[in-house]
Amino acid sequence: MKKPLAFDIHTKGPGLARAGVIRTPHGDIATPAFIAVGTKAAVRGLTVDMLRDIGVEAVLANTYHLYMQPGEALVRTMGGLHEMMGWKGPTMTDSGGFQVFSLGAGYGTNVSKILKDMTVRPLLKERDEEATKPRLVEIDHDGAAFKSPLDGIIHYITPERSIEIQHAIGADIIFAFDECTSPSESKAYQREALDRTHRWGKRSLEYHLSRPESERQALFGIVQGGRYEDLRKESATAIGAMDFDGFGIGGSFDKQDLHTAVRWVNEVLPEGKPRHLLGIGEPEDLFLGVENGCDTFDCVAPTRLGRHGTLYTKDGKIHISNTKYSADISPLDPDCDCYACRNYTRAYIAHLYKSREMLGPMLCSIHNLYFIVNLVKNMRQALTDGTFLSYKKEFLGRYQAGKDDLK
RNA sequence: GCGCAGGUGGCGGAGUGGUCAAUCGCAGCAGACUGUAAAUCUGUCGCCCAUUGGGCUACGGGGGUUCGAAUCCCUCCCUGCGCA
Repeated sequence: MKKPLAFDIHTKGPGLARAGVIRTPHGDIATPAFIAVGTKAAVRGLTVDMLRDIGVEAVLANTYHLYMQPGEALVRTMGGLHEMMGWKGPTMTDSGGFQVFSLGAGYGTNVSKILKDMTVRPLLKERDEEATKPRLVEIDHDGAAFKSPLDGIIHYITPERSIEIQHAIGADIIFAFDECTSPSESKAYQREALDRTHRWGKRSLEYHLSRPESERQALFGIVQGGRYEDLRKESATAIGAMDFDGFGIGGSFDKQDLHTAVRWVNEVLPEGKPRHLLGIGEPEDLFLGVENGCDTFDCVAPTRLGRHGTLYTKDGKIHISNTKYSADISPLDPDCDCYACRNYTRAYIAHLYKSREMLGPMLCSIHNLYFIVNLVKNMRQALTDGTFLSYKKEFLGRYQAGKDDLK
């Protein structure tokens, strides 16, 4: 059968790192690469021309959101994801598995999938107690029932249904339906959810392979297991043994040992297939992800932070709305070549942001996306040049020294 | 000039004798954000110390009543509307 995806590795090391190329029906992705998040078939605030100028190679949209609105039938009517959004390059769709967390256990809480403080591990006491909290998701053996925040209607998503929707949407790379768990869940619950994710992975794969779309679209299986070494390795073994075209690494992590969890997984996964680290995108995490064997990444941080006025610079993050930038006529980042930095000052962008001109969040999104996309491109170049570790040391040394206010 | 309605923190606007340094919104200031419930959310927001807490000055100016006033009375100033 014709393969929808090819992956060539041309450089290996240090560590588990590799540089290569993923070939899709809509073009190549030079890896490692940062994929822009365009949940609703749009990277918020940016046109596809801007994405191209930034250097974005691929876009990741979301099954749940496009299913809810406008519905996969209309996506198909509009010619599929690429045609609809005018993006000619590679695309991915997440399966909706993350929404099992964000609209379920994460709904109405401030629990992030990244646990930042090792000393505080707010394990959920009892699932029953938590059930009184309003959630938009109920999980069972076969799938998840989502209550639409749009109209309150219950939508039941099974692995087969998720894949069917993703076939209609038509991205080059699609993901198995999984359960992303909260980091505050007990190990017993992580265990139970992991078994579910594995069953759902198998069902996603079987359904996918039964359909003609599997010749055009690649399916990635998703590894879970939370923060537990045994669960992570077990998951990588189980998912890695299935005939997926590549893998996603998902779920909750401890900020401090995210790289450890990633290494556990990538030491087990088959080397020749691409690995996507789902939803990770802070600079320090990207270095660790690359060094520990991940090929692609996506994250909402660049665009969300940009819209909210936080900007990446080589000297750490800054808040453009802070008073000290109101008369600062230097660029956002003096060493940046993005459109915003080439043309505008901090003072002007601060003014746009404070006066709520939509150009402000747009320029900030452009800058942040450029910063992160090119950071990973630079990592790729450094891998090729054999200078990855020195590049990492140099970049993080300056970034974490944070001349600016934030770290 | 007469009549009526008003003058509250940067702005708008509550409060109409004690629990008021004064609801709330905006602006301001600071923070958060990792497979997008997110152009969102949180905190702060008279002044001075302080960890809880304490002190000071305040509701147009001045004067009264009262144990106690942003709230009641007198007076002056100012603003809006109406009539001359």
